[in-house]
Amino acid sequence: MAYRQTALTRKNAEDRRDGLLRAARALVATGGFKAATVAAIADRCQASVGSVYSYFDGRDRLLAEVFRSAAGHEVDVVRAAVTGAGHSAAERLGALIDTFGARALHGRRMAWAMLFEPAGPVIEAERLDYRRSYTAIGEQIISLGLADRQLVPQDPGLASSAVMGAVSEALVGWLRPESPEPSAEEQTRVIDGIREFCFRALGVRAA
Amino acid sequence: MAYRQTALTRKNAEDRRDGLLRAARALVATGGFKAATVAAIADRCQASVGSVYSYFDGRDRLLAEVFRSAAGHEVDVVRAAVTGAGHSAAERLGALIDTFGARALHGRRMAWAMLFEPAGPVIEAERLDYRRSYTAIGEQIISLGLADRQLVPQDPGLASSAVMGAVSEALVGWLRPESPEPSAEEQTRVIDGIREFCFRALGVRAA
DNA sequence: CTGAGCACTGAATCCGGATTCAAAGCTTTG
DNA sequence: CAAAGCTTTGAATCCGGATTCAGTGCTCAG
Repeated sequence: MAYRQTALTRKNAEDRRDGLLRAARALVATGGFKAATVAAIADRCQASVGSVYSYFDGRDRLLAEVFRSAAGHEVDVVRAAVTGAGHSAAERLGALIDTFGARALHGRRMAWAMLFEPAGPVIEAERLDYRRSYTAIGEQIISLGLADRQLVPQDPGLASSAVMGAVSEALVGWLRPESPEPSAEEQTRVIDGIREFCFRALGVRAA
Repeated sequence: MAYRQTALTRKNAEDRRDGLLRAARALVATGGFKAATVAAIADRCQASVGSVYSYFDGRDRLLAEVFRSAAGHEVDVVRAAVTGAGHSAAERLGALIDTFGARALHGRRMAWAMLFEPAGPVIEAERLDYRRSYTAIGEQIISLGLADRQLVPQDPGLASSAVMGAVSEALVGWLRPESPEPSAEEQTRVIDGIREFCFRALGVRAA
């Protein structure tokens, strides 16, 4: 079952690699990086521990790839939401916060893993990039908003970091694995609250 | 040199325990929790690895104690600053942010370890408490400020978390071990920026 | 002076994974 | 059908610390 003609072998190899990535991703989404041991990943594909190493340069690389692709996707979605959200700084920042917040609250465990779970240096480096992507989006929105005085004068870099921090910290209580799933009302209350907090902080004119 | 009369033995034991705590603390302040291995801690006291275990229930407990005492002290200092800072919400919040920020930027490595360094579950639990202490202080200030309309209506718990997040995230860039020491001007610029951000967010009336 | 009682010592051991690699399974080619 | 060339396998090995504990040193009461 595992071996086809050589013509198909390449495809097969890609499938297998992909399967490992998906397995790892599923494990992370379920139990965080901690749960994605090489053995667990292999198991989930009916593969052997050793074979993992013929597709990846070790666990860290594999998980980094999982992180990267998940992060890339998240950032893309948020960026799309921002782009499709009208031209005022308020609309764009609102889209950023709402989209980010709502998605985090839906894939709670995954979001927690990506944003907060203690992990080794390799993941930590990916995480830094990931957070920076959001900060960069925010910074751009703020800079533009500053240009035509939609916002109160301020350092856009600092403000964007602070926004990201405010959003993360307000969410983390709900994302922690041991905390209970928030009800729909709670979710909107939190996100609305954060949005308003950030709008005030940035001095968004008009509502 | 290590053994006195029994009358003094108790004191001696306390000294030794204390020495280990101090050694651990120094190591954390220098290289983070990661650097505070049992061997390193013991070394620094001319003690043996084994002896550590006659004073503590294992590394985690020892480090948790280090964390707790450092955290307790930090929180005390901040609380004192807040208390001694006049009665307006603005003054108090300003004191909270300034004190916390300035202290973090001075003991950068220690602050980073306590606020951000990835670590095991025991430290993580302590950290949660630590952060909550600050959030509680902030929440109290905000609640009071809300009562006599010094602040815009908002959920004080959420707002306080968001403030803590904004402050942390704005600082973390400067706290990371690999980032360079910020100049005095940079320090005040960051802290001033954060304070203003938070004041706006909370809707502090008057400046 | 002696041995009972503590505290100290650090080499040996344990632990939880990650990583390796010789052996074994398929497939294709000649 | 046999050999060559791949992938796969998973038990053995490695790794970085934490933890243990039999042996040793010191003090003091008797």
